[in-house]
Amino acid sequence: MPSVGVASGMKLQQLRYIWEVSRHNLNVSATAQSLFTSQPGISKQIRLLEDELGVEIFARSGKHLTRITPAGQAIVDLAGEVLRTVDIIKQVAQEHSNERRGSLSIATTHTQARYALPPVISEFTRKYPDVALHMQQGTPKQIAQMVSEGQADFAICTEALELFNDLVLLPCYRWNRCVLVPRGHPLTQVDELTLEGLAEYPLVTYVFGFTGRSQLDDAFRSRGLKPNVVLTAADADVIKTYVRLGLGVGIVAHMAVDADVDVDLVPIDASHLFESSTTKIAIRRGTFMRGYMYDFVQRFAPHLDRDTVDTALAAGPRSEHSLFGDVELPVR
Amino acid sequence: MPSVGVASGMKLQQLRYIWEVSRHNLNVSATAQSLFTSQPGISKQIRLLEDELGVEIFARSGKHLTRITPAGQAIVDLAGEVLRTVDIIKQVAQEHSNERRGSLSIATTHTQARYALPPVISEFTRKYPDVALHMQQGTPKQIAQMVSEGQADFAICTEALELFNDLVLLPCYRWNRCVLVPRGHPLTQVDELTLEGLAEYPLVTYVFGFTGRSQLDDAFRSRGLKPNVVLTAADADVIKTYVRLGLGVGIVAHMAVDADVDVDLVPIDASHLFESSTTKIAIRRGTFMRGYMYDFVQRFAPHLDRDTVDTALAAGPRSEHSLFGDVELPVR
DNA sequence: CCCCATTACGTAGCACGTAACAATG
DNA sequence: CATTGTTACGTGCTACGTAATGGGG
Repeated sequence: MPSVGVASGMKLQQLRYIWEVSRHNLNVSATAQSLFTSQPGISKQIRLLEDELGVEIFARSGKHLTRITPAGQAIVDLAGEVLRTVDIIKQVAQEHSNERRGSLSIATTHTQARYALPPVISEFTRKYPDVALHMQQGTPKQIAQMVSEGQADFAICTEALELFNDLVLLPCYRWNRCVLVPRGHPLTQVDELTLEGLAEYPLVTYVFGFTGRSQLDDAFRSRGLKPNVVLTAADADVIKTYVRLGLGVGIVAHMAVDADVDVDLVPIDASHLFESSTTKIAIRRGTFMRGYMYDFVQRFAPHLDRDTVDTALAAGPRSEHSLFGDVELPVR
Repeated sequence: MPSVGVASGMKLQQLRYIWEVSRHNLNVSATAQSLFTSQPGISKQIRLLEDELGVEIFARSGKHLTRITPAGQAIVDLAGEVLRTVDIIKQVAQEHSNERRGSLSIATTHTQARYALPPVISEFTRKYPDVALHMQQGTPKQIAQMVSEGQADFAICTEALELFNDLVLLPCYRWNRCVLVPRGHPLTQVDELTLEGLAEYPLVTYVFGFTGRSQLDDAFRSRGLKPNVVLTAADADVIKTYVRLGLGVGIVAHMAVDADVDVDLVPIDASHLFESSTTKIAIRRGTFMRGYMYDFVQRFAPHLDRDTVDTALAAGPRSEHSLFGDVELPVR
């Protein structure tokens, strides 16, 4: 019998404890530290919960937690769901008490943080001085996982977001690549840049998994070319540094070129050589969107108005193509 | 910033309190009684929760709770979600600790309880002696609402289930109607029963909203006939009683005729006169299905095996037609 | 032998109940 | 004036922290 109305000794803390312990590789001591509480306290509460439920959540060998039982796994997952919902309650409350106060956590890559986000962030913080803005940098996979686990609100990048199917993907803009060489380099004399021409020089570009690197490899491979990549970096600033040193020809995102600063380098458009990439914002399905979050998204990608975002968040997994298939994305 | 990891003073009790108070028409005293606790305790906990969240959940005029604030409504809904998830945790735990112990609450109508369910219930309780079986009788609307609100696991009936879109509908069997007259009645001499012939007699049948009454009305109306319904009842037993008294001709579900008991009545098949009706089991989306629940469903409707039920539960709203459109339902 | 989980125990905080109070219809 | 929510206050329970204990790798 469903019995939502009957009292229960279960505590939210207990659910939090098992959830955190499972996140900390079943290490209760580490969990206690991270929660600023005592280790026996957690141990005891877990015991009490297991007693009440009549099921072992963690399997113990002697004095160590060795693994999560099947029942435990299901329970931990449900506990996570409870905690997320509790979190949403807090968000909803804050939105209604003060819609301009709160926090926003963005996980993103160097490229976005350095070249795409600054103007948006700048406007945003001016409009919402009471929203605490957190930015975390990482690899595409890392930041996608952060959002998937609820450690950040938005993931903003180009790759790896498809790997997590609890994320909703909002396409923001397309961008192309650009070859970067020192002044006087032979490529500055060429009439039309070709992949074959490029392949003759040592190249400096992004590490695999970053900033559309895969499209780059695809282009060369489809022409049967083996590019001579002598150095890979995670961000354009490092790439530029080595291009300046004459180590090779740089291939970077168009937006990473700053005409004011990079006066000693010559950018050569390479849009026709490589597939364009699409930068997206990823949000965990089920996230409660604060008003300022909608605002942020639209400042970053004007076509993503509130209704569009809501529709995407409400839709099932793997439907972004049908939702955005006919949208003309801005190109940067 | 999402912060599932940060401690919170919020208590499950507080969520339960606001949820129950909203269910009890904002009457805190009544809520306290139903929860076997004190009224000031609830009052205080609600206050504490509102303080912590920084939002009024209930609007007060003087010393009365008058309505739920918009924020409050959202929070109460989320609280309900939390409580349901907590409930699922308990169910999962019990399933893993003892898969043959638990409870099953069925809400149904007289017709099902009296004629369709007994053999299933009988087998079921023999196989699962440690499952506490609860049966609640009500109108189709009432029982649908019970399941929708989580007060029962299954709703079993023919009508009104479509009104709640958080319910998953599992078609179980189709059934037809039957005319019931006392021995010697003129209709027993008729070669072929027609709607026109029926319309000449006073009729005794189900109340509107019960047991496929609407199909019955539709049939007459589509032929431009105005049946003379002299008495309506919620169940076949009452109908039979008045047929015996000579008050009129009964129209009941086929399965409601018991050849052993109703020896003084003559059943005349009326399958060709009325659209057949379909009896369904309704389950709230998101319910955790215990093993014995699957078993019960399949005993009632053999074509509903575990996989079929899981698929239906996982599918989105309003997809039952696509799921079951090609299934040949048994006819009773 | 270090690390880690459990047991034992004392304490501070808090949830809950009783009783008195205030406001509403 | 009856009903209902809030304030005041006392108490029993319990969650948590400190310290001691015991297994494992």
